[in-house]
Amino acid sequence: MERLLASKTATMRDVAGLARVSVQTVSCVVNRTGTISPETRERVWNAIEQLNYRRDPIARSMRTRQTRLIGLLVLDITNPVHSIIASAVEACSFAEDYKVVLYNVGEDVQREREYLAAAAEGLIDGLIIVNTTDREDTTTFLKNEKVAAVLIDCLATTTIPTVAVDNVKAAYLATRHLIEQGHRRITHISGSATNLMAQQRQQGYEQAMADYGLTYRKVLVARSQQWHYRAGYESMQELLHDDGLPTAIFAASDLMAIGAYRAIAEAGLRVPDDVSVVGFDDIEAASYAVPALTTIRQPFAEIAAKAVSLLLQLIGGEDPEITQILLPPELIVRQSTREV
Amino acid sequence: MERLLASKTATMRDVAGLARVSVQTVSCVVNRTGTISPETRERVWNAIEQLNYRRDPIARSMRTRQTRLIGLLVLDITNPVHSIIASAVEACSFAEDYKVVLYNVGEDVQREREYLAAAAEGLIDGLIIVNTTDREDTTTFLKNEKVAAVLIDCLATTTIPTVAVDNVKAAYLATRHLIEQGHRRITHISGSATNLMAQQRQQGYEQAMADYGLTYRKVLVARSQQWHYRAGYESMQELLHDDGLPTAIFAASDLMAIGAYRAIAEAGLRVPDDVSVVGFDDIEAASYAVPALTTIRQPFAEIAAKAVSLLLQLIGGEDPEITQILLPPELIVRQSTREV
DNA sequence: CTGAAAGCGCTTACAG
DNA sequence: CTGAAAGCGCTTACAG
Repeated sequence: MERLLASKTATMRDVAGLARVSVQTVSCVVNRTGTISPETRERVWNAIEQLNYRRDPIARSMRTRQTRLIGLLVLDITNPVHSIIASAVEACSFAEDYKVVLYNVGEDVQREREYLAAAAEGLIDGLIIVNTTDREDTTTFLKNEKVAAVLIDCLATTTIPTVAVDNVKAAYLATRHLIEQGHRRITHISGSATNLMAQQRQQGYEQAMADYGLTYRKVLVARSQQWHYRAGYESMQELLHDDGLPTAIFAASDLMAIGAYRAIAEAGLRVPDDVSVVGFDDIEAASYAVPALTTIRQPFAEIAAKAVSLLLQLIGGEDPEITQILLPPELIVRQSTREV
Repeated sequence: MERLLASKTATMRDVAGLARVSVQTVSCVVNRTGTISPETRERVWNAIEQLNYRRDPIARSMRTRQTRLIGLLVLDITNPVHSIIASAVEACSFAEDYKVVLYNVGEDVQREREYLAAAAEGLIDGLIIVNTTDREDTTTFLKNEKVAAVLIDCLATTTIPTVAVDNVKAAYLATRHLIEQGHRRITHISGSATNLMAQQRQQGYEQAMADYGLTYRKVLVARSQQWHYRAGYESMQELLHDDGLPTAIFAASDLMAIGAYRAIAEAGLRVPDDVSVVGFDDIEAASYAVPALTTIRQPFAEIAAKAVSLLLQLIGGEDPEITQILLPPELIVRQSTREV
């Protein structure tokens, strides 16, 4: 207690006292509002420097009723896709003088609930949700509690603004690429049974197969560790134990594609000689894999930028016109696919 | 403005009014402090539910002078090492009812400065710094501003608590493993010229070489993208253009090792047949690489747990006895190294 | 077991 | 161009 008092930092009052002005003059100087004469301003800045004064953000928030804090609720920050988005969201927020509080859900659904509740308390001005389990009650909760929120890679809902890559089209591009290379037996390794992104990617795959008159369909669904190496590895192993190995794999994430690489190598087979592989995301690992992975590029920076911009509009009380943003994917052809 | 007023949420006063008690009774009920009769408590809880009241964390912080917010200043959240640490720090903090605000520096040193200043403002109760550029002035600043801080993978300083793996020992283990397999010409690919972690790893390499009477020394230093794929890739390319290719590589990060894999493959060579490779970190990518990467395992969960625990002690005004924590590394032997 | 009062450090109308 | 006052929503002694 004594220690705390001893290390007590200067307040606006202290500055005002030293500069011989009122606190609101100090406030005006600090916030560059109002009209303060150059001499007074000078005196105030000197006092600020002398006392090493810093404006207390909590007191400020208390008064302004905004914290300039954005919540970022991600499924799993150790997933490169999410950390790239987190990095981009953080950069955009920083540019707008907002800070990011990180809510990492992990595989623990309870955590999501608690964080959602915390978000409603008012610590944050708004929330960006990335690819967490999409449940209707989440969106209902956000609506009821009136928390400004934007969804990235989540449940499509018309009540809450959403940003994502066009997953159906992306998966279509990936599958078509394989078909055009002459592949007929193409298996899809899906990221999750319940995740909407996964469902849309599967849909794109099936649509492409149908459009080209291919009746073969095989979809393996990860049982553990959504989108991760292990999911791709295990699915591929399963496939290898089957009789008829496909000539190509379309994995719903780069991580899963690389997991599949490993299972393929362990079986003594080679990519793309024995089986072609296409991934999804175009994270850095894709271009450094051997062979370099053909994949779908997601415009992460743009996704994050749109989400932040949308959220800031919401926070500002605006009603954004376009709230369902679908960004175009891009097929990146590398060395993991070949003509058959 | 009208809208905001209309959506105004309930305060303690409202609850007190409805429950016909004073605000401090509500406060006691909400915080489970003091002694409140069961009937009163019941009445208060009912009112809380009815009004959907949530305690305002800002007002609370204003009064208690603590925010229960921890700052996490990382060099680069897209680096798996950092995202793993971030994930673990977040989990530990969550368990202690602290939330994490993410400060991502990137390659922009200016960002670090601004975030450091923000940390001193009092938004956060304490700061964990992960592997940012180690400069004396940072520690001086933290000391002067009296911000509770713990360093992970940073500058060793006696003034601020530090947690890291024993890098010298770890690098020694990695190098010795190669030496014991008969390698004599072992090149080290370093993560950075200025980063202390990188320096210590280099030191461990050199020490092992010296201890075994090997005079060969070759250290390549990444010029861009600290610790990343590209750094390892470029260094390895450089090496391949040289005359005498070493028989083994010790890379200071798994990402760089995998980057080296790619350069090796592009040169038509194979791991470990033509060159053995050891990494550092044991991120998931290491075990899924082909061939699976021999590496040094860092105890990430423990590192994060110790850091959070240390920080919480600091925040609580305690003076932790042991402030320089060095955790033991573990050599994980996989398929990327072979006897020669 | 419960209430009245002060105050955390700011900002925001408003007055002069 | 500058100051006096109210108040944001809590918690913390203190009184009863």
